[in-house]
Amino acid sequence: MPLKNKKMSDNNIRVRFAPSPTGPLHIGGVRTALYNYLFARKHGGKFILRIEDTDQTRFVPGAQDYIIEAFKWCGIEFDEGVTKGGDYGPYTQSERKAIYKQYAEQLITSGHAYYAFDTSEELSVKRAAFEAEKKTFTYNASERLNMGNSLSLPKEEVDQLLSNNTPFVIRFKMPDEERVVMNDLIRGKVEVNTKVLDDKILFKSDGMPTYHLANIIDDHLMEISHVIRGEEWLPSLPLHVLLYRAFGWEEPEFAHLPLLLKPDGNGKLSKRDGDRLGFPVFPLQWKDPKTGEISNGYREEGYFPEAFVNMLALLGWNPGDERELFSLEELIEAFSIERVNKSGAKFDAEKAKWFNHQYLIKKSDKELAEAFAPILLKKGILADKVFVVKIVGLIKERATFVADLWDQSSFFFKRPEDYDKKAVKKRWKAASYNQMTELKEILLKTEPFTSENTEKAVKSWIEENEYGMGAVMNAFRLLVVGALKGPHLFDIIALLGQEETLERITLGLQELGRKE
RNA sequence: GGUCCGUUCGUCUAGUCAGGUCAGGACGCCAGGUUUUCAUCCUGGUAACACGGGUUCGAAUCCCGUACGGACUACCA
Repeated sequence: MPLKNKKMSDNNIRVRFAPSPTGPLHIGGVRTALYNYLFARKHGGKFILRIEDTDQTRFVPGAQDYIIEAFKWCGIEFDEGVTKGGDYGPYTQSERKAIYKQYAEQLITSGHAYYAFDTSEELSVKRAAFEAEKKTFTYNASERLNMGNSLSLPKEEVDQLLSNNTPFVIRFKMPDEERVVMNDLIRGKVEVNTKVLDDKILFKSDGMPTYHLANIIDDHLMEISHVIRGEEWLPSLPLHVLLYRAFGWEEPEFAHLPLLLKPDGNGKLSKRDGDRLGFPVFPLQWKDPKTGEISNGYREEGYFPEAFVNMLALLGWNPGDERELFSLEELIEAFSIERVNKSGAKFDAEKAKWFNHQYLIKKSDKELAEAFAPILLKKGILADKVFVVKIVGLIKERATFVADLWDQSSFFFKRPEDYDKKAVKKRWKAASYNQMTELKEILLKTEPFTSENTEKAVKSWIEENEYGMGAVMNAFRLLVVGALKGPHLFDIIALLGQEETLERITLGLQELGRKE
């Protein structure tokens, strides 16, 4: 088992989710956060939210609030972080700016990093030149001496450049040829030779650190024990490990999560896939502040947060037995990082709906009726609460979303405005008019007007007269519902009441008339 | 191109670490049943170890190779 590190056994489990506020959080990000959260809770540790906004050019207003609101909706709680506080703050990297500079300089002093003065333009010219010769330019031991930096330039010139306030970056001095052996909790041993790695920029000319530097420093300072993040970070792992070693810091455990893939074809799930295939890619609706473009969210689509979280948790992880329905508490109990899959998972919108259906039918009739109330109100329907609760109980098995409740129950609230044409053709026969007229008399005499009583009375009347059960019941349903659908008919009329049922039959008789 | 990661039914996956039941479950799909209708529900069915070598009495499982897929390859995270 890879999880034998002492950090697993003590109470110092600290994990973080560190998004950058560049837009809405997509469901892959939510899942990463969820796994971090489950891991922290499982081990009695802390879960931290840190905002990585070192790229000032990509800042999007509202993104941070969106992220926080999304987690609130999901029921994922942070112990420390932005808006929450804690002993390791500040939790926004732009507010930690001063911290990074000194560590970058420390690396220069220790010989693990150096100043570089190459401009972006010079760099792209260099890359283009290499490419023209079918070679790959790598800014590392092989080429760094041919570039403009404090390793290649005379000391006096470097000092001159620095005192002139010439823009510079700080680069990591990647060891020439060294095997770096790393461990990943999900994938096991990963090995790479530093000769294929480059001297990554740690500190940008705008005075901000890059992700690589900031994340190492913050994880160390915040005493993060386990870094659980997306697989897209795996190629950067050697750099990060080397950085810990350069600082002389103990490195955390790492776990790189498999990607969420698009449902059709291959590749990482993206915003576009949602638009294209018609399912949300984001937890909450998002309106782009620049373009005004709206992206759909699970919340707005009608998903229950419990269903959403459950569905997400099972995408890349499973408990090892055949359970599929988990509350957040049960997920915490069952979760283990070793049971996270290695390979990417294609998102399945159909299964997502199935999860929501499961949660919907599990909810009490009362709770569903309350969720249904605003929809009824919007339709201009004022209905008795008890009445709605009973209706919901009859139809909830047929619904995936709360909004479906209306399609399944509108006939309870409104008399048929028209009668399904196909149904009329199939079920409104020559005998129907007289039979329904007789039926009215039977129902008029049935007291009390319960489902059981009416069913008994109607069925024995049918038998006595040797009418066909199917013929009578379908015509009856047609008059009451307006179509051949819906739950047990006697349950429907019991809820509708005697008066309303008789009225609907009368109106239906008028409307459909005698055939022939 | 280079580096790294991955590969079991259409999809999510169990089984792989400690080789040995007709490769199990769920979603979807199909069929049958129940029913006054539709939906649900119940029962059954469909369908997979990427390929090629090797090790072994025996390989989905261990080893090597190939193919395919993905991620990364910015003064973005």
